[in-house]
Amino acid sequence: MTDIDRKDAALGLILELVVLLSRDMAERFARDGLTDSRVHLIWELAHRGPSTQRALADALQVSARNITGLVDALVATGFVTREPHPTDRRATLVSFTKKGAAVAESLQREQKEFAQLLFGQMPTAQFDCFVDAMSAIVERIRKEMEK
Amino acid sequence: MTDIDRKDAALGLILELVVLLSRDMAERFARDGLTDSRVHLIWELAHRGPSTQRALADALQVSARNITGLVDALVATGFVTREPHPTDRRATLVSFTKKGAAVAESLQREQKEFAQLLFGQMPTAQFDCFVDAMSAIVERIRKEMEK
DNA sequence: TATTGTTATACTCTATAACTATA
DNA sequence: TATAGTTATAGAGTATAACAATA
Repeated sequence: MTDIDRKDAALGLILELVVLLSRDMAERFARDGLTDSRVHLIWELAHRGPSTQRALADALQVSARNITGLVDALVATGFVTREPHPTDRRATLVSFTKKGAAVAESLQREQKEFAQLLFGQMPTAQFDCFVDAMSAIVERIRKEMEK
Repeated sequence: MTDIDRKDAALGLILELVVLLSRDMAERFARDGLTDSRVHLIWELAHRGPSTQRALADALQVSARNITGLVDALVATGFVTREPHPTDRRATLVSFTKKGAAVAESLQREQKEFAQLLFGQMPTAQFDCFVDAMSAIVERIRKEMEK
């Protein structure tokens, strides 16, 4: 096996991980009646607190129209509410309902549990090395995308 | 920073990588007028050779209907053709056009280049450790999903 | 004038169900 | 009877463009 093949295989592992993780998360989200995109919005909302749709569109890097649709769906299914913005009458503030806040919390808790599942039994040295390598990779992709 | 937080952060790195890679690949594919799903089909076709739609549906784990749509689109844009199956008159064989074969080849070549970009300057010890850790993680997710 | 969010329209991916042709 | 693929229908995510209300 050449050096190039070994690196190609390593990238293959990463791509496989992407596929597996995406599937696993989608299944998990479906249990709450949620999709990837809606969870992404919920995640952002949990980290930013009540936000205008404009802020969410910028954070998720999607169109304003798209946010309208996602918020419509999340309002209809009881995860968030639209409230008038206190000072800007053009804008709306998206906030969690009780149900939405509870789901956001359990998503965060389950992410920690999942991290424990993945890394809990990994030797410290391997974990440290993995984190360093991963950081380097993320860094390199970031630079590549700036071009 | 607690141990749990460090593991959570490491999972965060993985999830960030998923987002970055997905975006980077989508941009790359758009240059050829392709989408993720269509590239996925092309990739499978490159590895299996001319295939029935049924075989592609099983490989991609999507519905037969979905394959009809993807093949329609790839035929319309000149990447693949539908040929009659030599022995089963119900089935069609999907094969590359010249354009499709060329794109498949350049995708494979570029994947190797990308692997080189990610790992080319990484010290051998770190690369080896990364591959081991990654294998362990993929293995663990696989087991988790079987439940 | 610029910005926020909506309506109008359209494309892609995805699914299930009913159906045709063939095995 | 079972299988390969299509038509019919539907829902989700995404985008651009035109528009209303407000800043």
